[in-house]
Amino acid sequence: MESLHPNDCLYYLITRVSIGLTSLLKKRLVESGYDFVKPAYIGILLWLWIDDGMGTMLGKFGKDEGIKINDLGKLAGLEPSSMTGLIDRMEKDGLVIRVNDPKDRRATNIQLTQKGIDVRKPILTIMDTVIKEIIATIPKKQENIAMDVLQKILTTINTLE
Amino acid sequence: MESLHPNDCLYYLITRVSIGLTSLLKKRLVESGYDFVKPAYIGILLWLWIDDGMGTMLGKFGKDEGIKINDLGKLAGLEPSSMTGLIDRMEKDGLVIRVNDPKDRRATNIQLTQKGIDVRKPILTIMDTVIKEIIATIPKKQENIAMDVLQKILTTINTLE
DNA sequence: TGATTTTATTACGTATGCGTATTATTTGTA
DNA sequence: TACAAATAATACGCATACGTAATAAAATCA
Repeated sequence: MESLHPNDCLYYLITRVSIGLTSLLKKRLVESGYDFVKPAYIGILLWLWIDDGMGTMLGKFGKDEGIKINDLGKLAGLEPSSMTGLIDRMEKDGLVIRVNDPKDRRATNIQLTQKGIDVRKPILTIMDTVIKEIIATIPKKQENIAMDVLQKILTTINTLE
Repeated sequence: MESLHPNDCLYYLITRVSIGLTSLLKKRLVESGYDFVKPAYIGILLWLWIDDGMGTMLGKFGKDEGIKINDLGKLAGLEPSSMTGLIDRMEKDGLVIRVNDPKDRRATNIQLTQKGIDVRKPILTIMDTVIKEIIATIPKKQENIAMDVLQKILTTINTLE
């Protein structure tokens, strides 16, 4: 602990990779003409795009359905106060809509718009490209271990907080 | 690529771990009475604290010495425009000072204050504690592989951008 | 040496996340 | 049923990072 080089510090590595990766992703989104999809949206969209195996996405429901903002925040690991502005921006960019919950007048449900559904494939393609760019030199086995470690850390953090 | 669960997405994992880890670190800093050290400061301080092996830190110099803001930003992986506000806040919190460069009147050199030097040990201890909290269940070998992967990714990103 | 380019920093607006306080409802309890 | 407690969402200010434009000074070049 006498000497701690930044690159030997897990916290430093995680934050710098997060910053750099977000920056790279934004660049690729702009280049592809999808800059109305901000990087932060993707952490939400990935959840809304999840398929129930019957062809229905979590974010796509019939009239008066959807998922509550706070529940979506819990899934995505964001505080309610962070969700408000994020959903504001996603709504302004036409990817989701707020729908009043008929059973609970406090609640607002979030649904994907058609646009929010349509961008799924191109965005996943861009994500895939970006990931491949940055792990090109990394053996698959090590990549899997790293993913596993990150998943465990995430679980631990959610337990601690 | 048909179905991509967030937890299987490297970008998602990295950003969530970064957010959660920063949040946890902030909490521990507050609890320890070091909340004047914001998480973002640490990515800068780690560099300024680096010892040259002769007892002199990178951020500690005689009168009219120091490290240029932009050079520090390059080390820490931040854009110049990000550095201004960050150094503003660190200076306001008494950890660093700006000193005019006598050789280049465009430049401002950054130096650690005594306070910035003194917080080194306690902050490194807090960092150590936080890291141990979140990797408690992870075998050392896997942790090392994960660190290695993150370092490689960081290098690759810096090459791409 | 004068003009152009590069470099160092800052200013300002945008994106993103959080904590705390506030407002509406709903729930739970006496 | 009336009142307290919990829940859903938002508002607001702070922290953090970026891109672009502006400013000043140094470096380069013709």
